[in-house]
Amino acid sequence: MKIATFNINGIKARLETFTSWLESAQPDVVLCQEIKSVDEAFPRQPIEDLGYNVETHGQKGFNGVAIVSKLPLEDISRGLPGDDSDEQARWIEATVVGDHTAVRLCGLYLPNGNPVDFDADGQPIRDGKYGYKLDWMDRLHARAKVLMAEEMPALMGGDYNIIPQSEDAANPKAWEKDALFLPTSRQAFRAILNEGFTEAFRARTQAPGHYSFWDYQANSWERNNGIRIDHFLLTPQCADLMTDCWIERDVRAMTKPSDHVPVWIELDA
DNA sequence: ATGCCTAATGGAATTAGA
Repeated sequence: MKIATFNINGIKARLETFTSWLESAQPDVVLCQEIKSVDEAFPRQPIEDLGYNVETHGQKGFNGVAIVSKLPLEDISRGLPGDDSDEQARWIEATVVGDHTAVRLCGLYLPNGNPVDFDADGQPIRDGKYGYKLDWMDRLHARAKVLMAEEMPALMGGDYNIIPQSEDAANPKAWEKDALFLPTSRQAFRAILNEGFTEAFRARTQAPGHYSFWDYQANSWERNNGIRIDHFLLTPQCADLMTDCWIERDVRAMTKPSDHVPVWIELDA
């Protein structure tokens, strides 16, 4: 079972890029982020015509997540638990059944968190957009603990907006005061990992220089000024099924590309 | 230090991304 996570940066602007990628790459499942569309406006038909089921959790203008799958999607759940007042569409779950076992799939678009305000001691202040990011990560942690306790194959994949280590940025110095790389952000990410999750890509290699995002600005792609912020976290039961994990770098060179590329895992499920 | 570029909204300039 080949599963990809892909921040597509607007499904309506990216439809041709996305469908041509689907046709050639043939993923079994795609966790999509930043669909930037309400559910009713999501262009389901051209994707369904390629043999995929579509489940969306959209909102107007920004954010929005979806799951696109050749396999039937069961027990759909929309929205990250823990705050009924949160109106941002950043979380969707579904179960797929493979040849051997069922896998619970969680697709997520973690808040960016910039800009960050700092106090007189240079410490980040937990308010505004950065406060929302950390609060959202606390809720993610809570959901992750429940998944872990269920002792089933499950994964959380998506745009985490977290640069886990210096090795995950071409120019880590430039990100020191950024919500994606602040120690408090990385600590919150590690706290989730430390529940017992496997970060799929780092289970394959410790090598630096592997990125999943290159800014549209300042010729970042041409200069390979990238960061690795799209991740898969696996429960132990899911990690046992993993046969491979890789980043499909070349997608960034397609016509009208997203600023992110797909990250893949293969499961013997 | 800031903007660079792109998408959505709404029908121009602003918000948001990272």
